[in-house]
Amino acid sequence: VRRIPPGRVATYGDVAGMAGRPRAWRAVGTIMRTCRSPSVPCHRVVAAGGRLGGYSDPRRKRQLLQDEGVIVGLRGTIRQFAAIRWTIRD
DNA sequence: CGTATGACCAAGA
DNA sequence: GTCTTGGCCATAC
Repeated sequence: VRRIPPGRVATYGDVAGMAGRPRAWRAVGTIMRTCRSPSVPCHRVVAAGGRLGGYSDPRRKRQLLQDEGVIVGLRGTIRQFAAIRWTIRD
């Protein structure tokens, strides 16, 4: 997750896949919930289909993303999702 | 150890 | 569009 550049996002499924466990997306959510380390930009991990997904404080998640230039619609839809989605291949 | 619970996902109804 | 279902797997208890 730390590899995700600012202004880019990855889905829970993407993270699981990059970790070599394609079916562990649900566990990724568990890990993100547990992880409080500021060095891990867990706000860049979003739900599949370009939706915002959960966070300890959803408003803060939206704020952090917006500060990096990621535009989030009112219903939690991420604009230009396909374009800013990040994977290992970049 | 067994069971429950999600910051999930995709498909159906 | 909404709600439900079955599957998943690391934590929490």
